[in-house]
Amino acid sequence: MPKVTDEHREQRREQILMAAMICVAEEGFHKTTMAHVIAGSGLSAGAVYGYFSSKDELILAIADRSLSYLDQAIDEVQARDPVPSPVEVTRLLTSMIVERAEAAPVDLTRVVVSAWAEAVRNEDVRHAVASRIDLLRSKLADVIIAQQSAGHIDAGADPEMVAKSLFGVMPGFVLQRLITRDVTPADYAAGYASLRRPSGD
Amino acid sequence: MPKVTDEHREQRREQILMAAMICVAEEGFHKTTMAHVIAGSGLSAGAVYGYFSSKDELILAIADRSLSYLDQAIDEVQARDPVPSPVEVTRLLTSMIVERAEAAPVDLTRVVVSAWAEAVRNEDVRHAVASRIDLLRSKLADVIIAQQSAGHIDAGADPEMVAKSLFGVMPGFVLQRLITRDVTPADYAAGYASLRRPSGD
Amino acid sequence: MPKVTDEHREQRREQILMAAMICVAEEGFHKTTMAHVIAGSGLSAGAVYGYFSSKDELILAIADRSLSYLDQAIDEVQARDPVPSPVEVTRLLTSMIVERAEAAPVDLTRVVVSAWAEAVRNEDVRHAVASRIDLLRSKLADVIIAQQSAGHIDAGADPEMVAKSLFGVMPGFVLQRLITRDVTPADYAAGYASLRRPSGD
Amino acid sequence: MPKVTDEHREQRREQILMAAMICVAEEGFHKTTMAHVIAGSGLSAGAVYGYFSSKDELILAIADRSLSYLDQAIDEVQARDPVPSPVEVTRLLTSMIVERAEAAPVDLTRVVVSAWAEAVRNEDVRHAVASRIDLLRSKLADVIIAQQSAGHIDAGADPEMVAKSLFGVMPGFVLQRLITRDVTPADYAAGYASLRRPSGD
DNA sequence: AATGAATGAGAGTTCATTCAT
DNA sequence: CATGAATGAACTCTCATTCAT
Repeated sequence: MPKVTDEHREQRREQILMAAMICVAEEGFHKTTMAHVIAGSGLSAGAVYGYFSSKDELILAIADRSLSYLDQAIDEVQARDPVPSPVEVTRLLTSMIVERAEAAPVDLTRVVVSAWAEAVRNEDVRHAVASRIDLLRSKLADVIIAQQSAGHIDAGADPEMVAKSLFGVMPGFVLQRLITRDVTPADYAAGYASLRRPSGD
Repeated sequence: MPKVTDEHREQRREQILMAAMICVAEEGFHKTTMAHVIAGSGLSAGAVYGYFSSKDELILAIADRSLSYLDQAIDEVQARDPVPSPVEVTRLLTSMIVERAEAAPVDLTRVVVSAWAEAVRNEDVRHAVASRIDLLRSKLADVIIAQQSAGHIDAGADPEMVAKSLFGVMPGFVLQRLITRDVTPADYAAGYASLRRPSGD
Repeated sequence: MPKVTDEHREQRREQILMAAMICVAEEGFHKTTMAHVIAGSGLSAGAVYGYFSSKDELILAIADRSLSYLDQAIDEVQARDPVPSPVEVTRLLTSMIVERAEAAPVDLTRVVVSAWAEAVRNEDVRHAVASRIDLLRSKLADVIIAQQSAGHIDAGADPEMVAKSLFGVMPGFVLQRLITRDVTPADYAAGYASLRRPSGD
Repeated sequence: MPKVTDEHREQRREQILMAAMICVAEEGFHKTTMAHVIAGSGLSAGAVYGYFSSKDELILAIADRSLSYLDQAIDEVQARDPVPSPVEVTRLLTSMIVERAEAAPVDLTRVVVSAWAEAVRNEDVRHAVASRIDLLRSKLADVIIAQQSAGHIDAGADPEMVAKSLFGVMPGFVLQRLITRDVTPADYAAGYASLRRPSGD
């Protein structure tokens, strides 16, 4: 099977990545064995290693991919007109997380939690995850600038700083959804909305 | 049942747990080997297995312990008089997380992230972590009730619901502190403060 | 059977053999992978297997070739007139070994040592190497006969037997040159010259 | 089985080393698998790795050991009184090599050839082998000094240099014994003896 | 004919756990 | 009762070879 098209190669890579993500969603990075990924991908050991030269490289690709899924969600929020309020953004993002998680063959939020844990002990993964988070937060910062123009947010606030806090809402939601299993996007956003005194702070 | 022996046993258990947490903070649960824990504890393999009958049991104990450290932080917040505003609570909790993490021989936030990941794939750990989160949130709910009395928060809001959102602030902070390494308690709380429009929502 | 194609085939075979010898000089037979040989030859896997149907066949060819290089050296000694003395032969052979080793793109003496080791465990290689050694020794025997005529060597000695000893000088030189790296042709020959008592034995 | 005596440990190490040498004598270093060594030693994989932390470490120990066997042979030659002539030394050393090879459960000369080949590509092994050769040659140099006193060798010759040549006799013998299989100690020594013209050089 | 992606058995090594001492 | 040497299944990864294209 020589001289395979780039498209075909990309498809194969995707096939392996998907098989691996299914494993990781179930067992985490370190309880996922290459044998499971290989069996799940329907390829041979050698073939898999032709696309990912080590388990660490595969882990890196999965970590990166698991976070990139949020991109589209944020893009959608950014596209909304008029710009939604912060509470509305919280509700939108958490809803999209739930929708995607339940629609996909893999619950990507489970993979994301593995990626966080791996980022703590593996510098390569940390860099990859940090870059993704940076990107997400900069998109959020754009939304925040729009919100400032719309008068939703104090115009004097630093958008980058606010973006960190806004981004920080998601991990807590993901975690409680997976672990205590008692949060819904609507309630979670409502809770944030209530976190202010009736008038001012 | 000599009293001294029981104390001694407890001390030994603690010794092992500490050695294990140091390992887990560095390498996560699954890259931590029993051999490392054994070496770190200064005991023999057999002795360690006398206190924790399997690695899974040790993991469970560590997961539980890593979350219990937040208890004291919340207790302290609860004890404050007058009751702090939500933004102030956010600042207090994140500051305490940083302080403890930097003072301790182990950065417990690193262990906590491992515990989250493990909770996703291991039902026993999930239950343990869920119970801990429940407890923390109920303490937070008490604070919220006090805040409602003090007029900081809409009196009509469900304290349990608000507690979920308030608790949810911490994972995002912990993660960004460990991964992007660009958040401070003051800025993070300020970001939350800005997340409301100048007047109402 | 087009002539050009045959030449072309021979050229290709040589190309592969050379690439393989470079690998073997560096890593020995069993750490040399077919993938390295294939990459070094600039051909495809399929093409290489068209010329050598297995790694074992390639090893056999390399072992044979590595020893055949000494042929020319001995031919040159044989051509000398008047016939050189035994000590002189030792010096000539060792000098030629060094010269060739340093001139060639591959240090063939490194390959030869691999061939010896392989001959010990692989009957096919042993036969090939034994045949080559036989040939070399018979050429040396011719030189010895000439030396007997010239009065350099006891006329009553069996030339075949003396040839074995004379041939036996070379492995020790090659090995010390590669391993202790502290022998020179001149010193080595001088050492042999000294190995006889001032008068008789 | 805790707190095992050092003697016991040494015995176990020897047990593994012997099993490994048997494998290496048959298959060389790189066709010898750890699984074979493990099976041959009668221990488990883990136990073997408790004594040799990698295959490379085992190879190093075998290479060293295979050469150390010659020590005793040279010691015996050194002990002879009166000091034997160079030709006699050649005969003695080669005889001892044959005797030991045929008496032992492993033909160590087969292992030695593997060690030479490995020394060419592996710096650690090269150093170990070079050190052993150095030691053997310095013992030989002592014998040569005695031979000079006894008038067997030119008193003006450098003993170190002559020792290199004398040492160099052995590899050629070992190789021809294993590969062409047509050399005997007596004939080989006689061949050397003949390598001089009837009177002087 | 030539290619090189794919195969898969088998390599070296690790590590949670046990149990003879 | 404590010890730590021993176990062995399971892990990640390699590589000689094939064969669909």
